[in-house]
Amino acid sequence: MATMKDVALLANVSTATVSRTLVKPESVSETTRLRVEQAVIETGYKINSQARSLRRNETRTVVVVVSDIDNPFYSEIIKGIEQEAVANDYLVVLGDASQQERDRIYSELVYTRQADGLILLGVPLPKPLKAKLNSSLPPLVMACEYEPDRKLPTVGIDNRAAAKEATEYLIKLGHHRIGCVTGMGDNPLTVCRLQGYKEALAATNIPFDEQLIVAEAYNPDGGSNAMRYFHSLAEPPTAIFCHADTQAIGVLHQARSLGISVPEQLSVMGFDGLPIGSYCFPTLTTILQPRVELGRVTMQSLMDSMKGLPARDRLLPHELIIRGSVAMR
Amino acid sequence: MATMKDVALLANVSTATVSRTLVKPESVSETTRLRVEQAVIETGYKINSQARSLRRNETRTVVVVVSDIDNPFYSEIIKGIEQEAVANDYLVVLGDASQQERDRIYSELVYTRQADGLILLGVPLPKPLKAKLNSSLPPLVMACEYEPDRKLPTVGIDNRAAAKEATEYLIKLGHHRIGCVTGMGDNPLTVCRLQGYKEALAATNIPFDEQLIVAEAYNPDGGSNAMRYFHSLAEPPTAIFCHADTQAIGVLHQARSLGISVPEQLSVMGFDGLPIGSYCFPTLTTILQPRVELGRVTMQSLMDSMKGLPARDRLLPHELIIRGSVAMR
DNA sequence: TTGTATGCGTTATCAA
DNA sequence: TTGATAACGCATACAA
Repeated sequence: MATMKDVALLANVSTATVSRTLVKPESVSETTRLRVEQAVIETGYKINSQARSLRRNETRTVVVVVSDIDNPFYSEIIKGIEQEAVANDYLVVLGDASQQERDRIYSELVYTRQADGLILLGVPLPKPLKAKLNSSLPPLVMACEYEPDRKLPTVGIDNRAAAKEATEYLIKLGHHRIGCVTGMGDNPLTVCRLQGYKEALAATNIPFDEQLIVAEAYNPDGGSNAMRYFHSLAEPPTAIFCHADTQAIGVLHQARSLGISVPEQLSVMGFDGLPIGSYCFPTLTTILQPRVELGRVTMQSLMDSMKGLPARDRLLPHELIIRGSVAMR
Repeated sequence: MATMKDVALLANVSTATVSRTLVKPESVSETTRLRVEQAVIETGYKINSQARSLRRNETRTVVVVVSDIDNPFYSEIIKGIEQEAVANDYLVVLGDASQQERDRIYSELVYTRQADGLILLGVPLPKPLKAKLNSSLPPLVMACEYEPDRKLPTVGIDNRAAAKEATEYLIKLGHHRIGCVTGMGDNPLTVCRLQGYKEALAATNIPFDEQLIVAEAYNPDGGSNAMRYFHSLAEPPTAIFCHADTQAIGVLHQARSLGISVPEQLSVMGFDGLPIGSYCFPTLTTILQPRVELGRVTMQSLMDSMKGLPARDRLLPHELIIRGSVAMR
């Protein structure tokens, strides 16, 4: 494998000149540049990124820690991140945090100098970083999830407003008993979206009923569970608002199994706007999150942060997508 | 940021001893080890991976180039790769090749010393590597795709046998006119699976009809297109075998739009065994590929290759999953 | 415009 | 068992 030394030898210049030619071509003379460029081709020289990074003290790599790579919601976000990263000469290391300890492993890469910054995708702040909250955190952006404790730079949509809009739409169509399937645990998304749901109810004087709220995982099984629960109620809801399309898919499936027809007997509203929603039966009414754009903006935000600029929150627009799973009561 | 020097100073030893303590603790005396370990904690020292890699001339990083990260088929494979990688102290860089030039960019990482090996996931051999086919390729494994030209180490299922099995199942249920939705272009998977399809027909003396073969992208739109095409035929098929579940989803959707009920009027068979298949309407009969295991084995194979061991092909078992989208003719 | 020399942080060799 | 030293490949300060 050729090094700069080989190139320098062939071009009859010093390695310093080779380096300059590659980094700042306008700082060397025309003839030297051509000679070096020729030598680079002839030797098949490729730069050793390790050495360059060590010297420059930067890696031009960012880590994306995603809560579950298998969740289709994230794949397009990752695509957006990747697009923006490559366009700016960054590399993306992808960490799946669905396994124990992975968030820790991946967030440490910043400290072992394998990455310059960190993106958390639906992942709470990992423990080792939590300890440093007060002192100095590495460049870091959270996407699609708000850290409840402290204020960390975040990119996402206005979840409260979006949930309110979704609920309002159901109310407008005559629904008063609206089931709500949230995420699990102390997920900040749950809090925001639940608040929007409550606000919509309150604005129309519909009493809030704790029985109509159920926490489930963001996947079809979670939706199935929720549907079974709602069905067991003395007075089941006439509409269900899921905090994720993946849950809505499970609701649709389970409703079918129970012989409940959607949207005739039950309206189902999703959240996220996954492509698969257009292929569900019935097609899924939902809130669209601009996922690719979310990814791009997240990466931009991180690059700002890595440049030392103050990272600010970014709120992107959402959109109510009306399809076939919601109907008049 | 603390370096070995800081640790050495605090522990009153040389940096060489610090290095030894970290790499080969049994090679230093008990007391030194304890002193060094203490100093590591006190300084908050983290190793600089760049420097280590430069010195050791290895990165412990592998690149996974995936044809489209948005295709759910790959996400579990990636998960398997990641599991095996982390378990063996490797890092995974993920490259999405759905954009122009990306396969080139990512495969070059091996040459710029940012990765030790390469996994191609549904991606043909990138150009820069094709040029070196005869000479020395870097450690490389292809997953779920066979390189037609040359023999490269590959991990996957027996696509021919699996397709044959799927087709035989349809034939057994009385179907004679079986549509086949393949992948696009000169995809090697298309060739293998089409061959299995043909073999099954031939074994039962069903004549092969070119009209019943249609090439489409591995996504729902591809399936929709195919369904429309089959519907336009003078004598449409009574069953459709899709080379991907994602296509089958589009077929199901389009059939619904056309008022064709599945499986009563039309049987639909998928391929891959994606989780979503259990939530389709009707639930999808399909061929299960052991995706996580495929990922693990692929990574194992690559690690063999990086150790200099001869990489051998690996064939993993598939399974026919009978659900609700296929019925007797 | 170019070359010399030095250092980035680590590890391997060699000698003590 | 330990330390001094050199080297991995590159980029920069400084001198020429």
